[in-house]
Amino acid sequence: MSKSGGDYIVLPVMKALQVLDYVARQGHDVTLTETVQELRLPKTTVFRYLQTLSAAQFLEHDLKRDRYGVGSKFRSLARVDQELQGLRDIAQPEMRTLMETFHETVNLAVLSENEVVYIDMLEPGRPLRANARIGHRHPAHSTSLGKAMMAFLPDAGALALSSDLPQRTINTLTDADKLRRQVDDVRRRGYAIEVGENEDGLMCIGVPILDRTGYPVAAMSLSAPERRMKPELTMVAADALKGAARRISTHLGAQH
Amino acid sequence: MSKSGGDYIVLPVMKALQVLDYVARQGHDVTLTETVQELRLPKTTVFRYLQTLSAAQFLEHDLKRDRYGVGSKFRSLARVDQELQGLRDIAQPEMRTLMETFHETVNLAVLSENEVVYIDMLEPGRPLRANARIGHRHPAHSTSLGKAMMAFLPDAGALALSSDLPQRTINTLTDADKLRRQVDDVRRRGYAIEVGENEDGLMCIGVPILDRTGYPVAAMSLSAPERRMKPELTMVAADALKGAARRISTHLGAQH
DNA sequence: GGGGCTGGTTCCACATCGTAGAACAAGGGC
DNA sequence: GCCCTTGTTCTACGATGTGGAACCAGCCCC
Repeated sequence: MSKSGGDYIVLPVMKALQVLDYVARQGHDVTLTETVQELRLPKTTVFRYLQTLSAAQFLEHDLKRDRYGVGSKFRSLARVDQELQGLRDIAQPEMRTLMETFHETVNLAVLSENEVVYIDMLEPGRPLRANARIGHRHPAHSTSLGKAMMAFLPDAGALALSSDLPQRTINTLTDADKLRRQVDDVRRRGYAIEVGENEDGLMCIGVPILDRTGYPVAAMSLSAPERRMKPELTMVAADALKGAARRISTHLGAQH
Repeated sequence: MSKSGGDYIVLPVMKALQVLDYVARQGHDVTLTETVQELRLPKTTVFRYLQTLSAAQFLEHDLKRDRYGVGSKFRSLARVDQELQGLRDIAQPEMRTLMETFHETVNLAVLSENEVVYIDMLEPGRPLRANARIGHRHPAHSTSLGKAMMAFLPDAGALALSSDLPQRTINTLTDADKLRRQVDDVRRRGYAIEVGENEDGLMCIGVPILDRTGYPVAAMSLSAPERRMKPELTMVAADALKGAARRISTHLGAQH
C-alpha cells in the first residue's frame, strides 16, 4: 500500500484505495473522522473519497448512523472471484491428470449469455494448433462445453433457442430442433460431443460441472484433432471426463 | 456505477473503480486493450489505473503474460468481510432471543491484538447507560468477552500475559497469575464472568464462539448493571449464553 | 435552556497533477 | 524478415482535485 514502487501512480486513486482498505479492514461501519485520524489525510479529501466509493457501491453509506461500511458491489465482485477461484483450484489437478492421460488440451469454461468463456486451459507440451485462449468466447451451441451446460440448465435449451445460431463451420448445428434433440441426448448420456462444429478438423468432448443445487456452473472438455480421436478412444475419454467432473462437482457440494 | 448521483465525486477514483470492477467481473486475467475496448477510456488512462491498482495489490500484474487479475489485497479484504458478515448474520437471531429473554444488552466482539472490538450490539429499548458502542475497543483482560476468547486460544493466556495489564477500574485484574488462573477456570466452565472490572457497576457474562478448528473467532456477552444480576439469574443467563454460542459455533462447522 | 464541542458539509481560489494524443518500442504471427 | 498489434513513454495543456477555513447541526454538559 506504499505510494512508491513505480511511476505512473495516480494519487487520488491510490489514496481512495487506502480509504477502501481501511473501511473494509475494520469489519464494522466507520465514521469519517475515524478514517481521517487513521489515515492522516485532510478531512475534505477523505469525505470525497467516501462519497465516491459509496456512489460506486464499493462502500455503503448508512445515512441514519452516518457511517460507512462495505458495499454491495464489493461483495458481489468478491463472491464472483471467490467462486471462480475455488472452481479453478479444485479442477486443476483433475485437468492435469486428463491432459497427461490423453496428451490433449483440456478446457474449463463458464456460460455467459449464449457464449462459453474459457477460464482455464491446460495444453500438452507438444506443438498443436490452439483453438482458443483463456478469456476467449465461442457460441454455446457450437461447442461441447456449451451443450454440456445447456443440457443441465433448469430451462434446458431455452437459452440457446432464444437467440439465432451463428454458423461457425459447415458442421455447426443451426437448426433449433436438431440442437434441442442433441441436448436431450447429452442430458441422458452425461457428456456432449462436437465434431468440427466449432473449428474445422477439431473435435471436443464436454462434461458439465454442477454445484450443490445441480446448476451447471462450468464445463470441462478435452479437445483434439479429429483424426487422433478414434471412436473407442472417444468413449474412454468421455468416461474419464465424466469421472473427473463428478469428483469436482462433489467437491462443490453436489449430491449425486 | 453511474458517474452522476451526487456531487463530490472524484472522477479518477470513479473511473479506476470501473476498471477494478471490469477486471474482477471477468473471472480471468485481462489485457490492457480488452479493458480499454470495454470501458471506452483512453489507453494511457486505463494503463495508469491498472498500474495503480496493481501497486496497491488490489489487482495483480502477471508480468509473463502481461495480464491483470484480482490481487491479494482485494482477496484478503473480501475474506475478512465475508467471515465477519457471516458471523453477524448467524449470531443475530440468537442475540435477539437473549436480549428479549433477559432485557439486557448483548454484545458480539472479536479479538484484535490484546483488545476486544465490538462488532455488533443489541440493546433493549429501555434507557440504560451504554458502556460501549460498535467499533469501540476494550482491553481483553478486563472484559468477559476477552477472557472467554483467551481461554480457548491455542496458546491460552500468552496473549494477555505478553503485554502489561492496564487498570480500568478498582476491580480490574492486573496480576498475570491471577488472570491465568481465572482463564483456566473459564476453559473448564465454558463461560467467563466479570464484575466491575471494566466499568464500575457493570457486570458481564461472556462465552466464546468457535470455528471448525476450535479457534475462538468471536465472543458474545450479556452485560447488565451489577445490582440487577443476582447469582441465580447469572447462572440462568450463563447457561442460555452457552447454548446460544454452541449453536452459532455449530453453524460455523465446529464439531463439539 | 444556553453554550461549547465534536463531527459532518460546503465554499473557494490556487496550482498541482491527471489527461490523452502522439510518438516510440517491443513482440509475435504470417 | 516485415508488418501489425499491444504496451510504454513523453509532453504540453488546463481541467479538476485539493485542503484550509468557514459554516451547520446535533449533542452533551454545565
